[in-house]
Amino acid sequence: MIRVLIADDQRVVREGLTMVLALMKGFEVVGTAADGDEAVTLAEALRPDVVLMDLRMPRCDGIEATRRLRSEVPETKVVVLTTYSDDRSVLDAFRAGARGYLTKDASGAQISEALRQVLDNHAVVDPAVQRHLIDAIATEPTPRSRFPDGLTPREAEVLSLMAGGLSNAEIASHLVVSEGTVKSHINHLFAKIGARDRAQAVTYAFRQGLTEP
Amino acid sequence: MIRVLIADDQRVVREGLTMVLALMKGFEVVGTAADGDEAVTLAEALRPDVVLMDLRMPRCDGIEATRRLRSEVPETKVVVLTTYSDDRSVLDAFRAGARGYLTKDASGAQISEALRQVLDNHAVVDPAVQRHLIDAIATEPTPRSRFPDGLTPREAEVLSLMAGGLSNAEIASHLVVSEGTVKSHINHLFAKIGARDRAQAVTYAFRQGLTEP
DNA sequence: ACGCGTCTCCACCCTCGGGTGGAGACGGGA
DNA sequence: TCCCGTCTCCACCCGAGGGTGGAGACGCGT
Repeated sequence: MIRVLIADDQRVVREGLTMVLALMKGFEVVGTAADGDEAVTLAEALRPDVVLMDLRMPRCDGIEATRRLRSEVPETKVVVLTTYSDDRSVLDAFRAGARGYLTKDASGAQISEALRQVLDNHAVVDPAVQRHLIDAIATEPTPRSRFPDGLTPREAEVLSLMAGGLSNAEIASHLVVSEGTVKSHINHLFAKIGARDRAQAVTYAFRQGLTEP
Repeated sequence: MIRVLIADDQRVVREGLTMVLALMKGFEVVGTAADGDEAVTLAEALRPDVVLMDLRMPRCDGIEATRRLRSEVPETKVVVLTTYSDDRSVLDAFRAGARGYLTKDASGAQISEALRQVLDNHAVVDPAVQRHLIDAIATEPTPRSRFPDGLTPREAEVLSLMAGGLSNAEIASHLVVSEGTVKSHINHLFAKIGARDRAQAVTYAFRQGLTEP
């Protein structure tokens, strides 16, 4: 028996889904929530196998609720079931920890099949949103590589410390060299990367992926 | 007639795929390539509708080839067909611009169906790799949201210009206010975000996602 | 042996950035 | 009505940061 929690702000949807799942063998709707907060609270109490989560909800949206569920009730899986399927939503949902993404065009059979798949540790993406997902991935910035331009390892090191918010004096003591040396490295690397001051250098460091957010 | 280019370093795979597609109605294999370089060169000459791309190839791997195809021959779509389905490969492939990802367990029917789907502007993900894709998305760092702490819109604006590498004077003229005002905003926002100097502030801006890499 | 690049250090200069402590104007909420 | 937050501006101070022009030591490749 698969224990399901339904989170959706519209009553008709909650009741409709409850009906649909009642018809399917092997499902039990253990609770319904009308907003994200309630979804999290109920999930903590009821420990369902899976939460069918709408995205657009008052108080705390589905993305946020999913994120919180990930940390509060990690055993419970989340399947998003929503009307919207724009690029951002899809990506955000999976980033937040959802394991499935369905639209409200899905049939009862598709939903129940998706739930089974997810509990079987698969991921489920509605074919209709597949494309959005791939688009979103393709257009997102690719994390950068190695260290670029003519930067020497030492200079890159100084740069990354600088991006960490250290002053010249702090960098110096961190590297156990004089502050003069640090300034020297800094002037060299400024020239190489075309920076005028540390702010620009830090920006460069992030864009090049030398520093992890 | 769908015109296909096959890129794989193993001869048996190239010939096997050619056979399989020959059996399917509506496909024509217009060429085969044994490495990424050749794939790009042939695609430029033959302008196929789609490239079936292996990932592991000598000289220039499938990811790199896909990336180059995106910019050189944008009309040609890329479908990855490979043995490996680890998290990174999948994500990298889509980032590079692939529209489909199949494993070599796929049947001829599945492959041909996938090609049709992709040419119909859908994205195709082999169910077996679906999970890797979602995992990879979930474990990647999430770009941050709105603007946080007690930052006023104006302060956030100043911060983001600062992160863009502008000096106080430049920020001032950009916002059409005096430099003193900019300093004032800056001092306020430093206090709010706990920064000591602009380097730390820029770092903060990136980590909070106020500035796009 | 020689040259090259990197890392280290020094001294000097001066600007820009950061800190302090104000103050006036506007708008919205209590 | 008054208060509070935001945005604007000012004056003054000072030190860290950025720019210049060196120089010596080490390691590496030719």
